[in-house]
Amino acid sequence: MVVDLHPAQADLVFHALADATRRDILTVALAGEQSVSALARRYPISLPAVQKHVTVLERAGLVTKHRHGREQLVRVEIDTLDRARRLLDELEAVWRERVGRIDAILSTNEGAPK
Amino acid sequence: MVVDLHPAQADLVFHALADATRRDILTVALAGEQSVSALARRYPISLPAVQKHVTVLERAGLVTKHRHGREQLVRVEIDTLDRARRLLDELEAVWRERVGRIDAILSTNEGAPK
DNA sequence: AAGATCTACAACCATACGGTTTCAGATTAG
DNA sequence: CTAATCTGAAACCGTATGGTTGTAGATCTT
Repeated sequence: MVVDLHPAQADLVFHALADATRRDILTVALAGEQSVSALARRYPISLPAVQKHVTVLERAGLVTKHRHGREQLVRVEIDTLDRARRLLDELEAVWRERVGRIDAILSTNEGAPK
Repeated sequence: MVVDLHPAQADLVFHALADATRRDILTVALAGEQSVSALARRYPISLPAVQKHVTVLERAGLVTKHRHGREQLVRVEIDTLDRARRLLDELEAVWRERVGRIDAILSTNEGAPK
């Protein structure tokens, strides 16, 4: 299976996830697809600060905004999240495989000249 | 199953992964557990820059350093990586579950007064 | 039409980040 | 011992980040 997440976007996705407020926004948004101001009321920071967090999530492709009247509803794009998880999954699989190979190499090199 | 990765460390882990050079260092380090200076030769940046990247990975618990003579060998702690993947796995599972609930709610609210 | 609310955008500030150069301490090689 | 190498730490710089306040445009409510 191919990872359809270019490195540059992986940077954006992991950076977006590297903040507890943004991770919480993702969780809350999925629980109700609330507006930006409704999200802002849940945190002790200003509305523009929350707007910026949403923008970071949006640039990473983790959410999209959909205008509904005067409100802007935040919708989680779970597919991007899934791709991020699969990327981590693949990386870890490759890494585990290499660990296996290293173990094999080390066991045959015991006492060999350095 | 419990996620043994506190939010503060999740910040560190995701931040550490949000850089292509650091992800590559992880891959390379697993392929050979090389020294810091050996790693530095692979990139077009200075040695102290690579040292800082390794420090970021170290603070996140993704690698440990082990002195071997005058060299400092970088070892990947794959368990931390595994915990990060499981964290993402759990978050996504919770989120998917909520999506399922939302779908159910929406399907019973079809045509209901807004 | 008037007022309240949701949002966006700009300016600003402090701090952190990623990079550099420089200097100093250990350790191995000759 | 001397010289070369690996590492670490400090000082510095430009830019990005996360936060604020303030202003202004749409949109809903009355």
